[in-house]
Amino acid sequence: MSADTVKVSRGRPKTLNRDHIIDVAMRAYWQEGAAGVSVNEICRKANVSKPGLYREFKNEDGLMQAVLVAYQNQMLTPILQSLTTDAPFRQTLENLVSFVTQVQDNQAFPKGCLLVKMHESRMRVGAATREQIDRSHQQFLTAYEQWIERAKARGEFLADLPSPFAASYVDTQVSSALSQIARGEPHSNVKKTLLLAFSMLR
Amino acid sequence: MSADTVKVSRGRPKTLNRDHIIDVAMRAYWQEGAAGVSVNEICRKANVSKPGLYREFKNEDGLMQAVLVAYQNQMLTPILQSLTTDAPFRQTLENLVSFVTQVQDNQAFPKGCLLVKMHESRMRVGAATREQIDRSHQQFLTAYEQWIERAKARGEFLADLPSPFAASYVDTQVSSALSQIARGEPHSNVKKTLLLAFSMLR
DNA sequence: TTAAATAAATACTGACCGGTACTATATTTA
DNA sequence: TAAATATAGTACCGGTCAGTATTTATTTAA
Repeated sequence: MSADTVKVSRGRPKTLNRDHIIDVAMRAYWQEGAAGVSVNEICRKANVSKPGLYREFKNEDGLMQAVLVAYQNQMLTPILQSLTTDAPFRQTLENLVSFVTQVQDNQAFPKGCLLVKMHESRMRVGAATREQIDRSHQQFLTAYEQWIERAKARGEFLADLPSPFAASYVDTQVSSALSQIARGEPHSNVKKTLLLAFSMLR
Repeated sequence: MSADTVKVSRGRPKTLNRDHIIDVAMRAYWQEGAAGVSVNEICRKANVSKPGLYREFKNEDGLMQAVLVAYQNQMLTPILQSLTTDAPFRQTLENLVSFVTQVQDNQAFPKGCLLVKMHESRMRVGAATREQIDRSHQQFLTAYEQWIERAKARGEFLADLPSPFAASYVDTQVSSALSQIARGEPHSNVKKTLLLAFSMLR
């Protein structure tokens, strides 16, 4: 297998740091919203020339998509996995609530969720980015639904709701909470709101 | 009284139609989001010169604020008033849900709510606009709270929730629903979500 | 040593942005 | 009729945008 192409490439060696650019762009989009950040700004912040960035990502849409894929891998996959455990339903639900309302205490990350912000501005991004948004969103809906299905099978979810609708409801509430947090509302209030909105799910 | 200043103004008579500009701008902001519409576009759509618009509204911030004031008067005041009736709590609540999920069937208006959209992009508008957003939002919180207080006094609201928090919860759910509608989600789904979120308020 | 290949960055394009200097036009008052 | 006053709109300002043509630098292969 050619798993290791042992660096027999011709031409001038690449010095552009793709991961660094993605990291810089992710923080900028996450903080300011995708629509509020220009390619020029990202080039300045990442200390990379504009043609360099365009060579690597093709265009702004390609950069946004790459950022979203990285965000999915770095930030979302762990949450999706936490929905596949067989812990009691209410415990996983409380973990979800705590996660949503506590992640932002970590000053290392911007407030809120990049995916939620991008989903809100779905109509103002390029096609590739929009498709990536929809893929990531669909993964959450599916994960919520399977999680609820398993809880029903264990008799821990008695509310008379179709699983797809219950999943959509959870998604709506979590997204709304993450929007509030991004807007700077107090965590305690957001948490109380989420707990009330989930109070009938048992 | 000088209620009719009988047009004794000097200088060239004004032909600029302030209300028309506000109307055009309102539809544009409402449809595309305030951040997605330029002053240039509004001038073109309203068929007004740019210096004319700037003379009337001072700057972009002034135009947005004027639009929001007009939106409040035309679209929001009726809803606020419907919260001051002494109809049964659940009936007013159902009216609210129906209003949120049906207004957009009217093809005469863009989907969703201009105030909700502007509140979401609160950090990307000028100071005057932001203050107007906050004023309008506060009016809703106060109206919800007094509505709930009156329902409690009549024994129609038994849930053990402080009125300010219950008001905030209603506001959050209504705003979330209007965001979903603006994004094009099916009304039936949004309505079911709202009804479930409000199911414990009685 | 030279040609081919690859990547680097400077400096540009045309479009659009928010905002305004300036001048032309229409009215009232003296 | 002339001055004063107020509004109209053209044509511009400096700046930023997404994207690229072009040239220079660095490597491998012949």
